[in-house]
Amino acid sequence: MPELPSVEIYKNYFNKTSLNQVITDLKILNPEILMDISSKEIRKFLLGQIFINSKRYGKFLFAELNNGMHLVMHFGMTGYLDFYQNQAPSHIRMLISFKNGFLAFDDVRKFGRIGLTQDPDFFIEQNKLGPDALEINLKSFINIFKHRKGAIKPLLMNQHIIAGLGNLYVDETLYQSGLHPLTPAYELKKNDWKNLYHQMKKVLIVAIQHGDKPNKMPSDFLLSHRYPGAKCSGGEEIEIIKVGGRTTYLCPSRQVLR
DNA sequence: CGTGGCTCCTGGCGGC
DNA sequence: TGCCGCCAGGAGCCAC
Repeated sequence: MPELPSVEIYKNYFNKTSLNQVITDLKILNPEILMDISSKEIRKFLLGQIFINSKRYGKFLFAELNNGMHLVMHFGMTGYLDFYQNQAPSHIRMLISFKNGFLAFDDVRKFGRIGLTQDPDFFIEQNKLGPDALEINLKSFINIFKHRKGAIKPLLMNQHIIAGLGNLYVDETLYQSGLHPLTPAYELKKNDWKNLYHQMKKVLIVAIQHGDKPNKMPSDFLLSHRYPGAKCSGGEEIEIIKVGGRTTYLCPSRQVLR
């Protein structure tokens, strides 16, 4: 789930549940998810503070504290946030306590990461993230792919080029754009880039509006047909291939390879 | 540069 | 039922 739309939803959830309350305790249950910081240090910066704001960039969530620091969260494949009072989730890797409840960073597979930064912009730069997929404008979108070689899918998935898209939403974007995932970037004309850009934005916005739940997605979305044997809208069977090592779904008659 | 393979980690599912 | 292999929405690293 944790592609851009999920993280946007986690941000809203975080804001709704966890702002403006004193942090009374913090436990790191699995220190191996920390990025260049110790449990002790992270505790030192968070205890007694309050979260005053948060923002998302790509697949990262930055939670701002009133001492100027920002808790950095990346959700890997299976990470999510759960604010609870009684019923704790199963795989808590970090637990933040407030007077009236707990915010759990839950992550079965431990591919998620937790860090701390003074400056999200510096963090973004240091990690060489490309422009955010929801914020980028058309001109930059076309620019970032200039002189790029290789297939369009791996390029769209590369967080250093554009930040926020993952396997599911790249497939969705390419389906909506009528482009085969293996189309070489140099084959795309100005109009293709324009169309791709608008479809990407549409897909991300619609996904956020639908709570990023695959079964709630519009039926003309590939996402609601993402299983072996599923049918495309014209009735043909969905095709499953590997691109860049990732399982890729497409509708061959609509996404012809150039 | 770009690509393919491997790795981290855990759990669910299908097949035998 | 039990076990095994395969797969999963991410991403870094390495060899070619």
